[in-house]
Amino acid sequence: MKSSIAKLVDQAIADLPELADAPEVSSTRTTVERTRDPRHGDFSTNIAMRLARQVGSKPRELADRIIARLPASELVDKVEIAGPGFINFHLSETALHQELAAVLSAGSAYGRQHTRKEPRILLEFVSANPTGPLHVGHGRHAAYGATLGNLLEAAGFPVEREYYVNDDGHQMDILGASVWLRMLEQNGETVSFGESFPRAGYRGEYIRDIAAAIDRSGLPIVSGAELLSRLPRDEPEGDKEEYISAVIAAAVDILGPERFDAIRRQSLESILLDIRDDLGEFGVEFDRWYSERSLSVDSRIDEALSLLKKRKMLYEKDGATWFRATDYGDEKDRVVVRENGKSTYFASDIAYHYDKRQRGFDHLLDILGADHHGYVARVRAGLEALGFAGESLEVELVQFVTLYRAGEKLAMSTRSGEFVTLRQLREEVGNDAARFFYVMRSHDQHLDFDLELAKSRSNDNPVYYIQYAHARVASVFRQLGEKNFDWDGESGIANLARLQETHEKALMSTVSRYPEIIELAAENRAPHHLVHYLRDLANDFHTYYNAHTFIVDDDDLRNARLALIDAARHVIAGGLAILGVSAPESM
RNA sequence: GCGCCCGUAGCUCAGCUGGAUAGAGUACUGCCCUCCGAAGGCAGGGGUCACAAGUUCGAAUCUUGUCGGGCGCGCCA
Repeated sequence: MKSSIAKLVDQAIADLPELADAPEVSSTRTTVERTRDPRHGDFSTNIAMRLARQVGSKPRELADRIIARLPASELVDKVEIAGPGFINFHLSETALHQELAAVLSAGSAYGRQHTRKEPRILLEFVSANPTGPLHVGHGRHAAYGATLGNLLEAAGFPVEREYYVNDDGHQMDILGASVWLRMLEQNGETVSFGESFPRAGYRGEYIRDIAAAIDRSGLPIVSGAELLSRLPRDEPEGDKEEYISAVIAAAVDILGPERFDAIRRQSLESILLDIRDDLGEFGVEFDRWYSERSLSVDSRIDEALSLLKKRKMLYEKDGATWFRATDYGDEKDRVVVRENGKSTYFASDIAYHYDKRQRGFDHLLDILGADHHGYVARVRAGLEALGFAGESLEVELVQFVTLYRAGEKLAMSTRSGEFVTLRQLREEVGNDAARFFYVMRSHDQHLDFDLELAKSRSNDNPVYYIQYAHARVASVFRQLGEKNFDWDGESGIANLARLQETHEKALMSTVSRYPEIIELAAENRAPHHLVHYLRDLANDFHTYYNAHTFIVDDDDLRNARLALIDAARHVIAGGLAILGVSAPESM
């Protein structure tokens, strides 16, 4: 509806002779907005104030001339000038009734825009290292990314979701070594590492589970004593990296490269499977799981680097190969090939993003943790150096999550492996509340996640408030049958003019805002707008519910009222579906 | 030191692509179930939009500075 009004204004402006020569007009889009105060009508534009100076006339006078040129429309009842020069539009009943009819015919697909061909968006999110289970921070990424994907799709963008699996590099060796140590332990070998386990190793309980499940046939027996003899006596205080490297070297030496690799691979598969299940249960699906290892196996890193070299973007220094990131605005140049001949994680990332563009995606949308912000400039530099526009990479940074229980902050320590996992969180508060709470706040805002509130089945909980509205509508329709009343949708639409109560008009108006919310939330990558909107919608519904009875003897009035709440139900269901939250028929 | 994010009601936060009297939840106070689900509704009090200057018809919103909080500045991933 907003676009219809904007179109009217555009036509009126295009007709103004005094604006024909004003050069800046083309860059000044009409701004049609919903009003905050109902007395100002339904929509408002400040265009007259914005153009007044260029044209050299007073805002209110210009507004007058714009209004005179507005094409006639059945959507608009009244247009007036207000305040310093706002043009306010009052929607006609016809406009709202048409919109409501559109809701009922589209059902919960209402508000979805027609899918366009481009830009093709590649949405990458979570991409947590496959070295352990997902924790509550990853949960926010998952919920935000999945919801954003749904929103972009609803807004008509072709979007694919991808999880980048960091299945290469040193951390996989650490994973393999950690599992192997637990295997020895389970074989009854006492291996004392001073602090009981290498500090740089993965010490979570899940490592024991993985170790227990690994096929041991054919593995050489090694005593704890023999292993220790190959390692530095104690783990040095400040050098945990060196120590874990020694453990890895010993493991490869004792087991042989193939067998060590087998352990590593089985561990990776086990963790990936767990992550996949976890996300699947959380309603978070990916179109593709993209392996970092495949980048080197398929020579994509070499390809990207040689292209950079051809473009004279690389140079040698201190035995390493550097990328001229500073040429593209980064703080310093970055190493892509280390002195030891191995390429860096950054080199993989250049190759990965290059590959994304080569696969035909126009817009690369990465969801990253706030601690990765320093990384954005260099990846963008890499893309630019390879000949792509820097703007084709968009990064949304998600801030951290802090868990609270009964007002107490919960400590999360990855070091000890005693973090709260996403799975634990989901089991405690349920998927609906988790999905909802994760996207309830703006993603660039720190999130205080209150476990008690999310869990509470009371009126404190905003999830239930919205779901309750949906269940209530469903309940009304159930009652209808029990009371032997008919429900005729056609008649309902035909009789919408019977709805003259304030609460009815407010609900109609709020329902009609839904497509605008979808667009706004998608454009700003801000699912929380949808959350707030659904809360408003539920509020309007509950208010209406309390003020009037829907199941009345008057057939026309009853059908009209039922049509209205049916429309509200569709929008709530559609909105909740985008959030990944269920819309129950009863609670 | 440099860079990014943030500072709005007691608490948790919207509003930030400049607009009309700064909003919501929660907490607090009072009211509403012989009536489709009270997991609901209605009403009330509560603000130096961190601070200061600037830009302009107009600033919570844009710019600069100050103060306060979070994060990042590896030949780690």
